[in-house]
Amino acid sequence: MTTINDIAKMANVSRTTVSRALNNSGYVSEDVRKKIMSIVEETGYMPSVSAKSLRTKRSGVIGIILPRISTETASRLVNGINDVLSKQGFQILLTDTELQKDKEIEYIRLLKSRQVDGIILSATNINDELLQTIQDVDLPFVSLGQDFPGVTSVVYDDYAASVDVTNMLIQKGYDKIAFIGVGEEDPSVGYERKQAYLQTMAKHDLPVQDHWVETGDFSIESGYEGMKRILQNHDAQPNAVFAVTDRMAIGAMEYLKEQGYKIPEDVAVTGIGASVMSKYVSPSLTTVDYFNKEAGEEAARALLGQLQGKNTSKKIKNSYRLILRDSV
Amino acid sequence: MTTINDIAKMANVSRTTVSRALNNSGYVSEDVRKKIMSIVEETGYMPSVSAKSLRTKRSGVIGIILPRISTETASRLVNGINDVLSKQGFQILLTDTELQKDKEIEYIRLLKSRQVDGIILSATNINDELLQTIQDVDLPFVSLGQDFPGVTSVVYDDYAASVDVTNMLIQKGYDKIAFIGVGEEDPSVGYERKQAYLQTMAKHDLPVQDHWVETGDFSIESGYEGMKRILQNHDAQPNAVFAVTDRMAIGAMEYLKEQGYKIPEDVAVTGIGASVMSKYVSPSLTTVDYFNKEAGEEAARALLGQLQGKNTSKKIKNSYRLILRDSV
DNA sequence: GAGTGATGTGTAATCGATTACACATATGAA
DNA sequence: TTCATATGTGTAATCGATTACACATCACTC
Repeated sequence: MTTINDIAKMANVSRTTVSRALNNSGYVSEDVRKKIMSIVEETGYMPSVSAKSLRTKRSGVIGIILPRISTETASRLVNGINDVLSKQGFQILLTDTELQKDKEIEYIRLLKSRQVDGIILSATNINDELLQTIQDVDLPFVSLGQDFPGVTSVVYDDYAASVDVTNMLIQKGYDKIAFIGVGEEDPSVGYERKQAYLQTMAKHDLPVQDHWVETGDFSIESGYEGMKRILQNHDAQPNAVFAVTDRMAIGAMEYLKEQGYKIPEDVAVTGIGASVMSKYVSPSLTTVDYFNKEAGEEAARALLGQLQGKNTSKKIKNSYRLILRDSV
Repeated sequence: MTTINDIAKMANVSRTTVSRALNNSGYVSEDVRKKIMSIVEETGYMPSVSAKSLRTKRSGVIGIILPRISTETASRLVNGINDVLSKQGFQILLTDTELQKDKEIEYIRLLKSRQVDGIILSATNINDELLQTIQDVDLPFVSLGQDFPGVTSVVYDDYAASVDVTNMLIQKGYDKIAFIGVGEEDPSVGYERKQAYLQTMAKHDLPVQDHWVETGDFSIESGYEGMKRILQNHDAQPNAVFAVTDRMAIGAMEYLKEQGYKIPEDVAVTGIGASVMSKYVSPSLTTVDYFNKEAGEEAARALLGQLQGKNTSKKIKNSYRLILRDSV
């Protein structure tokens, strides 16, 4: 491997000069600069990033922590983040917690030791230890999807979106609306969306049967099972179901279709996420577009902002859009 | 930031001893080891990866180069790779070429300068310069999805799979089979699959009309447009269409449904990829499962093998499975 | 009691870059 | 002519780890 010393020797200058030529810092005469550049070109020399970042404390790498790597949401986020960051010459170091809480903390520390210049975390929960760790590492940091106090966060307006969905259903005449959510440890998806549903129902004086409220785990399967449990109680059947993710909504639809229910005539279904799939299932699924890619871009921009020193902790609320389709 | 020197001072030993305790290399007395460990615990010290990899030439990072970051295939691959690699303590550095050929070469070199310990490339084409670059960087290397001569490659059996799809259609009685492919610069998806289709048709003496063979660009939209062009010629309409990706197949289905064709009665449709979507569109799509996650795992394992010195260039052919559903 | 190998620790060089500081020369102003 | 400033280049310290080598003890063996 050629090093800066090799280049220096070949150009008959000191490595200081080579460094200066490469980084456009300080004075270098035009002749020498050209010579160095041509040698660099020839040899295909690339500076060692380890050496560089050992010295400068910057690595040009941004760490991303995701709860699950292989979801549509995740890949849209990463796509958006990458779009913005790669244009500025940053690379992405990816980690996947596989939904294990303690890994979030572990990875933050790991990324720090890797000298990443900043971290974007898409968390599934909030707890003090996690918050403390974020404080401790003292790096440019952006939370994506959860609102951490004191930390720059790009969030979706979960509450408003879910209110809108519920209202929309009510407006269309559905009065017996069931709900398939996820565990409330997840403030955004679990808690906010459920509260929005419950409070909107209450506001319209619409009763919510206990067995109408089910909890899944994001999977299609769990949506299927949730719907099944809801319908197994025959005396108070809902005429609509609001699932908090598209996948669970599609699971619910599967069960309904299997049992011969007509969608939306017998039971209407809504999801959240605007997955590609939602458009092509039949009937096509009414859902909410959270503009994940834009959220990723937003997060990346917020991080770049911090990298450039403006480290005011900001709260950015990403917009959303209801997509009305045939399942309602 | 605490360094190894700080730890050494606090433990009243030299940094050599600290290093030895941390890496379990050489002798360290039990007393001293315990003392060091407890201090490390307390301070939350983590060694600087830059310093370490500057010295050792290993970074614990594997670079991945993908043509597109936000596709189902990509996220399954990354998922598989990550599963295997993270268990061995490796991190993933992700890059996205956005389908630009020259970026593949650029990123290989970039990753090298970042001291990655190995590279997994999911290429969309093969050319000499690329091959040369792979040779030049002289790193553990695995190609995923394309067969590079002299390079360990994990590939799908594109030819056999496409033969199977075509045969299956023929067996079911379809004799006028159209085809929606992609550009032949992509040896695996563009060339192999098309050849398999053409040759299988020929083998059964089934004619292939010129206008039955269309080229898309992986997008749903391009499948829709391809199908449209195929059907606009009214004198020789096909009764089946073989799209080489699920997304294009779904695009084709959209057009067919829109125009009032019954699937599969009027026109049967098949795809490749076993996307989640394929199961939930209606009718559900007949497709081929390429076991992308397993391919990712396989690639990661092959890379680990090379990392451990067994650097025989291997060819691994991943298996596949036809999934028969209602679109045929 | 001398020799030998195992155990435990430290000294200092090294990896490949950046950068503070010093020094030399050229240029222009006074 | 002289001094200040701009330009161009080099010396050497530094970042935080690893590791070859040296040295000191200790326990055994013969």
